[in-house]
Amino acid sequence: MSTSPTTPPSANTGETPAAGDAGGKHKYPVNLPRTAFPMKANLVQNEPASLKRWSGLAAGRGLYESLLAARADAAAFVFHDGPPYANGNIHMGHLMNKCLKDFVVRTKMMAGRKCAFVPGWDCHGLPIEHKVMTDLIEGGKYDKIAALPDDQRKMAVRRECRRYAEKFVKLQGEQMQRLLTLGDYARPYLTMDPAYEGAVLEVLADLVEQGLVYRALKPVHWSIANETALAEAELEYEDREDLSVYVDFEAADADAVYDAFGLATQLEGENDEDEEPPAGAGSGEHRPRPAQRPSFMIWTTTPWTLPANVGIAVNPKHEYALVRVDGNVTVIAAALVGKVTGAAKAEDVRVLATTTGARLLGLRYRHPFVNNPPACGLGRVCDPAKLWSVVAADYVTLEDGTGIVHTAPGHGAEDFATGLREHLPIYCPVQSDGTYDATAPEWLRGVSVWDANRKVTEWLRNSGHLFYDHTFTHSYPHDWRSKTPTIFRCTEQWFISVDGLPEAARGRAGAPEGRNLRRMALAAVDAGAGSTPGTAVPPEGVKFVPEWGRNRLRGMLESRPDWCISRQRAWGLPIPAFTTPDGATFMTAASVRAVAKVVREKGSDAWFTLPPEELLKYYDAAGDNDPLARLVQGAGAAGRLRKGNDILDVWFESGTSWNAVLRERNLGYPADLYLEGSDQHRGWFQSSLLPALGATGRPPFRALLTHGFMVDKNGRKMSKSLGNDIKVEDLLRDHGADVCRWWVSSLAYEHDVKVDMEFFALAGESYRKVRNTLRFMLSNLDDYEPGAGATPGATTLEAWALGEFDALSARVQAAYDDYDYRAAHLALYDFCSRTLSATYLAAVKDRLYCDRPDSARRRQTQAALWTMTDGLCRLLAPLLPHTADEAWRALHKAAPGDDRSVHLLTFAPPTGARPDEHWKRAMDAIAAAGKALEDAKAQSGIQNPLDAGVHLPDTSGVLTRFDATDLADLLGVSKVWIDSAAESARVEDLRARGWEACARSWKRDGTVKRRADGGMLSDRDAAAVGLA
RNA sequence: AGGCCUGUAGCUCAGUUGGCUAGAGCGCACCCCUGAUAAGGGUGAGGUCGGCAGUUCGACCCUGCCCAGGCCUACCA
Repeated sequence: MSTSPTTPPSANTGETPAAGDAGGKHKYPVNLPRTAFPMKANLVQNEPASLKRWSGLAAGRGLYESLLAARADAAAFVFHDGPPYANGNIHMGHLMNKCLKDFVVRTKMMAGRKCAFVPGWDCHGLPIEHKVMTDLIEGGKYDKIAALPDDQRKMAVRRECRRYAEKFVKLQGEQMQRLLTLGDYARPYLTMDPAYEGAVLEVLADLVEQGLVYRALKPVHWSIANETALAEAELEYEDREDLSVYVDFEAADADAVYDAFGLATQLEGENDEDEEPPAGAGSGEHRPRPAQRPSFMIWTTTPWTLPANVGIAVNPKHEYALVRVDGNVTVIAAALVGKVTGAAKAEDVRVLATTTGARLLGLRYRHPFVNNPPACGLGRVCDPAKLWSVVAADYVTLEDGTGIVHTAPGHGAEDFATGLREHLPIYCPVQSDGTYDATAPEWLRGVSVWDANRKVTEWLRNSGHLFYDHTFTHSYPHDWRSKTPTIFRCTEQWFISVDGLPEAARGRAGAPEGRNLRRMALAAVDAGAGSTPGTAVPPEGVKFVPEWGRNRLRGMLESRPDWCISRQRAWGLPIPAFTTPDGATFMTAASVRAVAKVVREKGSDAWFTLPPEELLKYYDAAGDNDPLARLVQGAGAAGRLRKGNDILDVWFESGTSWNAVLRERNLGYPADLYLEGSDQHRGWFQSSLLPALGATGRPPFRALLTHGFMVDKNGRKMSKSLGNDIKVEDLLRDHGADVCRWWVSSLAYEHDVKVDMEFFALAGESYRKVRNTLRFMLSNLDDYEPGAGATPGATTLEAWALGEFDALSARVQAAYDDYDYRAAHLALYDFCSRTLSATYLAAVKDRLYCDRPDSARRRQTQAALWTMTDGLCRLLAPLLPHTADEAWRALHKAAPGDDRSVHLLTFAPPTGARPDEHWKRAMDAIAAAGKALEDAKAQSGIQNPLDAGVHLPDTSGVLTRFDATDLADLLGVSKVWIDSAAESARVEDLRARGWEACARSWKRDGTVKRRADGGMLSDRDAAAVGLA
């Protein structure tokens, strides 16, 4: 910009106008601001240039590497990145998450700590495999692959998946760096890297060693057509017509049922009653009990699962009725009697008594066609007394059916949970091809479940158990590929025990008593809040930011079932289990470690490309004291093994990153902080906590920080389908990274965050305020050499400003320590806007412009400006990496090739200023006088404050300590008199006093007179231009 | 349906162990400056603190219910 007066210094001989008008405007030179730091940030163009400069600092190292080298001996702050899924562009959630993490990294670094940050990606898993499979099928390429042998087919899919993951790791990595986040992007962690995979398996080995890993049955979505388990994402819901049946299950002990309903012990027959009994338990007190055996009526839409029935569930809180329906006596939820009997067009319906579900618990019934108790199921112990009895389930509702739920744990998720809790058999007589096995009743063996629906129904009709049936249409899951309906079927899966091992496995000789992960986790969560009596407290508790995260994680831990860690897919890390020729499963801690070693060398592809003996080449059966080792002892034993088909749940892979990244790279353990969205209480926080407790006995993190989710301006969730999502690319293109970061730093991130395009425009406004403040300071330092200028005295404006700056610096650093970026943001903004722009800078403008350039007063101001600009850049650096560096480099006049950067520094120490203790009072007086000045402007003819002088009251008697000119400059008026007698501020029109305005400074300070050159100048200005 | 969380001026948020006329910034309105100028400064108007009920001498702050929204589970025999 132009900095020299444009008007030639011609002698203006005409009379000098009273006010500094156009005529005399540029007659006298003033020290105009001048800087190369532009008002317009142009972030979209300039940020990439900063990135480029940072990537090639001295010795060819990037900023991240340089910083880590510089902090090599500093105290570490161990921060650990939770891996996003390597799929798609980064979205608003990532934007906030990654910016917050970067604030942590940069604030710790600026505070002098060594804060390594290794960004990671979750690469395995179904979403990618699903997408790749869809593409292969749609591209017509899958048929060829499908024809390959199992291992080769999986390898073909895995190669595609890897390519896909690599593509998005690269894309997202670039986008994250475009957000100016700092980290080891040259060496990120990928869950599909061989070393990472090996480290994951080593944690699995530790858990096996602790006796926490077991194999058991679990119902999964099963495709009969493809004979494979399906994930939720592979299901399509379509309408399907099914049978709906109401079935009477005969009570085993009629009297027990009648007792539960409180019926009298006498039999029916003597005195019939026909009035309805009142509602409530024991309502049948005076009623005789019917002669026939009562039954429980259940409802199901999957009659084929009835062979696997092992219990019936009621809601203990609901009311149940004993009903006589056309001669039969049965139990139905009281609220559903009319609906059920009405649908069946029953003619004679009479409620005999009612009771609560709670009183039905434990009553036994006879299965309508199964006589032999089913086997309990792999890895479990069952309670024979519970089989075929009434159990409790709070998911039983009164919306459909009879209020009594047929429970087949082998064929449903809820039933499975109930079965586990009630120690019922997990029984599944259905084979992988959808036909019944030899354990089913003879008339069903070999029959397909779809045919069984009708067959079972007919059987029940013939045996008199069927109350009513009809067909109906409902939404039913179908296999996405074959478009055929799926079923729930039990399969063998791997679990991590949350409560120590199930009895059956615990008895295994040599296995230690399992750690109780739930108890340990709850203790860790509770430590630091209330303590749980009687539990083993871990070495350290966990800090939660915000505190309510503790409750949330606690709730999840209390209710979570054992963790099913196996999946039947191709794209993942295999669970290195083998099967012997007799069908026994072989996996020990030592064998897992041996396979891990191979995986470290060759990656998990080795599982699909190498034979068992190669995979176990580091395994020494003789040296393995696990009893299972005997399965592979003897020559050639390993060669006869078959490899398992399971891969690990991806949550186990990411949940062991504390080992695969922090310990593997010697970054420190446990981490000081994990920082993720609140959904990760269920996800990564928990999936990290449990394996770490199992393997190391301590939580992997000392503190958990959570942030909320992005919602639109109306508080609705953002989604592509709603069309209210905002694209990060758009933001970066329209606003640049620093504005986005400035916005993130302003958020109350612990709750849901509203996002709208216009918020970024507002953040941009606020950013510009800060930028312009920096620019104005820089522009007044153009002729300043650092170091010049005296230490300011206590009552100087500089002492005040520097004192305010020290307070700001302490406040911002404290806020950074508390992860309260919002507080830092507000303090920084307030300081730039109020303290600097509105107050200090406005006050010193006159001396900066009009004092002789090298005058002591001006240099003193410049020294303060320099200190504050430098310090402010450092405080802003974690939030605005580009802008802070740009300003700092402008301050230090760094040439384009100059490597210096604010990011290589630490926060500035206190300035050492000792402001006078009465500054507060002086500023209050100024504020009060400012109001008086406004009134005067409204009432008298004063418009321009420089036309005014102010008589300041000084009741406290301290204002005289201060310089009257400083006070006048703070007020923006030409003159201040301190009046110890006055009660309130009085404004005087200096024009009425006949005081002329200085042609150079426009002030009317009473010293203005015509000088030798004919101009009207004040004493100060005359001296400044050499006319003294 | 359950767990956790949120609901204070148009917007984003403060409101400490319940206690005087509920605060800030942005925006808005009006004014000033025109030597920070696609800048800068000043003044002011805006709120039945989601709703209802209760506890209390007194509630934005405590309790209950309801409404709206978010995350996570469970989504059904």
